[in-house]
Amino acid sequence: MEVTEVTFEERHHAMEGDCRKVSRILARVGDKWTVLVVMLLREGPRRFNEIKRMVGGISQRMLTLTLKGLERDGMVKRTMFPTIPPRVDYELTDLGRSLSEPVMALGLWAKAHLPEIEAAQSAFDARGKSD
Amino acid sequence: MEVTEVTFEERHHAMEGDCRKVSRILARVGDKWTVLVVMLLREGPRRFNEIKRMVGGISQRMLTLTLKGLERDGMVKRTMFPTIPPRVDYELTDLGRSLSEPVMALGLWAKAHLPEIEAAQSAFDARGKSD
DNA sequence: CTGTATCCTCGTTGATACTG
DNA sequence: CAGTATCAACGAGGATACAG
Repeated sequence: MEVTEVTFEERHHAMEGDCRKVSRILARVGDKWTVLVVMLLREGPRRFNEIKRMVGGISQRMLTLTLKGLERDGMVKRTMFPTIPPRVDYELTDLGRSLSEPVMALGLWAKAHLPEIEAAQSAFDARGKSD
Repeated sequence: MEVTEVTFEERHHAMEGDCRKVSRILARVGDKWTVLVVMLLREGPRRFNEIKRMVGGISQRMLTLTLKGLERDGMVKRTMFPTIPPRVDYELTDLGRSLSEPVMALGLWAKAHLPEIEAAQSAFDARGKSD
């Protein structure tokens, strides 16, 4: 063949389909509550209001949506006990636990580099003011 | 209160300060364009419109905001050449390259588990319809 | 207790036009 | 080329009330 060199554009184009999908997953990881809930559930199964209290600041609506999203993605298993009053347990699936590993790694990175980042932000903001 | 046992709530409360900050960083990772730009810049320095073309679908405004955010966080270094027409290069800093590692890991996880996730979604959606 | 339904607000995004 | 400014549209998220 003529051109054996693979350019970035070509490789990027080849990955584009996956990239979009991967981006969607990353978006879920980045949303306001999902990670907090997943990290919480690493400790073990929890009930709805238990999670709500532990997260703190999340509305009923948002917790419902977050959990439903996680359940749909196969990250969380929902178990309902038809008692009065009703009781629902949420727990991580194997997939969810598996996800929590790289997420944890990212979290640890963020925590470790927090000082660097905040320093960079301060420097940037200070530079902006003096200009 | 009387109880001396250290509950999850208390441990969680102790970490809350960091958690919020870490969440903010995770949110940046999860936003629509940041990851794509960072992954692109792993290849080397790029110019503004070069990035714009390669990402594809991003507006001028959003690219500006994304790059400025990354610069503020110390992930990206901006170099301006005062030529006519002006030329600006963006490249990852060591911090940015460092970030790209756990992000890459997460991306690979997402890619590897895409089938599982999509299967879970289909199953969930199908179950919803039949009810 | 565990949700669902509704409304409303605010921030994010995108399109467009303009500047150095 | 590399942005900034402005405006319009949209969606995420919270508050509240209600249901099973």
